[in-house]
Amino acid sequence: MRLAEWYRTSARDLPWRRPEFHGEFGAWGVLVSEFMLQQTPVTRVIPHLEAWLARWPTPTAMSAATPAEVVQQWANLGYPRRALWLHRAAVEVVDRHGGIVPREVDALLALSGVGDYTARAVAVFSYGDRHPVVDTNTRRVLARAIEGRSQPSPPSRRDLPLMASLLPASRQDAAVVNAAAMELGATICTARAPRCQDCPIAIDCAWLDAGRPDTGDTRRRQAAYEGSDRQARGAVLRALRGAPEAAVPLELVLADWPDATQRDRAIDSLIADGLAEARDGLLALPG
DNA sequence: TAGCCGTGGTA
DNA sequence: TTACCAAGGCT
Repeated sequence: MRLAEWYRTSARDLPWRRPEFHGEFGAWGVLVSEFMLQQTPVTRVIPHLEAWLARWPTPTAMSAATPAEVVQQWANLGYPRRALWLHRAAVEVVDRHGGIVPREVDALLALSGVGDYTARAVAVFSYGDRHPVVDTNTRRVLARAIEGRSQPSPPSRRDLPLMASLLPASRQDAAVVNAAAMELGATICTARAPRCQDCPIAIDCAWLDAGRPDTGDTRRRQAAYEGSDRQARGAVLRALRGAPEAAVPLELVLADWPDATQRDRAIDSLIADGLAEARDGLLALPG
């Protein structure tokens, strides 16, 4: 099919698509990359991924690290609880699977921080099995090409069966179609300015055929970041990461933050999440 | 289940 | 400048 052919000639050369990456890090490398790629752009992930795998090349190596070390190494990738979940998942892989990232979707889904997308991405892109992999790019491609909508609906239980119905029979071809749908959404069928003139499936696209109508947008909007608790939490963690011994006297944490109530709420919630801990009058990354 | 959770690039 | 957007998942 045209989509698969396009992928084979036009896909970006990304680290986790290289055979030597799979040879060196196996499913662990794919799992780490997928954690980092959750809501974080490819270009920001690549250098962090390489540093992470150089330090912790296996689940067993990762499982021996402390939470403070993983949060520090996560640096400014954002959503730092992903670092804790990845660490927890590594421990679970060691405890439950002998240090080998499992192949079965159900076993993958049982790991911390692994949901429908990440579980199937590992099973398909590392182990080569046949499952539908649906991310935000794929949902947008399907919404346009099949439903004729300008933007996808929020994630739905129907997404997986729909993608499954489009996969070719062979495992290898199915994996390529999964990857190609994501790649098309990431590079051609983008959210803002889709390049339909370069699209390999333009002739089959319901949305293009209808004249690219604006069908409205039912996606959930992201809450404002400026002035949010998220911003305060981010500022606290940045201060801890940058401090000697990753610890700051409690009364000096965000001492000049404009909203003291919000600052204290941020500190308390970070402690509750296991991303910080208070000891001896200090706030520190979790030991 | 709808809200919440970081960070930085882009238009 | 403000708002959108980015290989999601948890509660």
